[in-house]
Amino acid sequence: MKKTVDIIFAEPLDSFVKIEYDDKLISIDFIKPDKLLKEKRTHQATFELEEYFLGKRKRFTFVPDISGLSQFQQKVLKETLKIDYGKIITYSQLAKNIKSNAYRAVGGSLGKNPFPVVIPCHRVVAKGGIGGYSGGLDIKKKLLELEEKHSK
DNA sequence: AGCAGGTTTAGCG
DNA sequence: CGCTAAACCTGCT
Repeated sequence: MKKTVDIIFAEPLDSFVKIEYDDKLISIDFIKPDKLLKEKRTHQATFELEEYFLGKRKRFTFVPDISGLSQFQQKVLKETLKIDYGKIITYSQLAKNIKSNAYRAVGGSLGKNPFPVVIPCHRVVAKGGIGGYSGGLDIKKKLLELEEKHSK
C-alpha cells in the first residue's frame, strides 16, 4: 500500500509533526520549523493528535503496531502506554514494573520509540531530573507542560 | 565481541 | 554539593 504523510503544526510545541502511514500507522516525528510546511490531515491519528495538542484529548483510540520490535521493547512501550495523562514515572520505576532492573535499557527502548506522544515516552523521566528525549528535550518539556496544564 | 544508551548509585574531594 | 566511575541490561554493528 502506498505510504502517505500528514503534517500538522503543534502550537504548544512550536514544532511541526509528521505522521507517516499506509494502511496503518508507521511513525510519528517532530520536524524543525525551519521552513514553512503545508499542513495536511487525512488520517484519524492526525486529528486525534491535533486534539491532543489542544488539550482536548487525553487518550488515543488507535493502537500503534509495535509487533516488529523486540520482546523487551514491546514490554517497555506497553508499560509506557499505561501511564496516565499528566503523570510521570522514572526509568527505574518503569523497569521495576516489567520485573527488570534494566533501567538503562528502558531508556534505550524509549529512545527508539517510533510513536512519540501516542506512546507517552515523555512521561518517563530520570530520577533526579527530566532525563532525555530523542525528539528534542525542549519538546519533552513542552509536552509535560501541556499535560500538566490540562490535567487539573 | 565490543560499544553506547533518554540511568543510577556509590564514592571522593 | 558537584563530579567521576562502575554497574545494570538490551540492541546494534
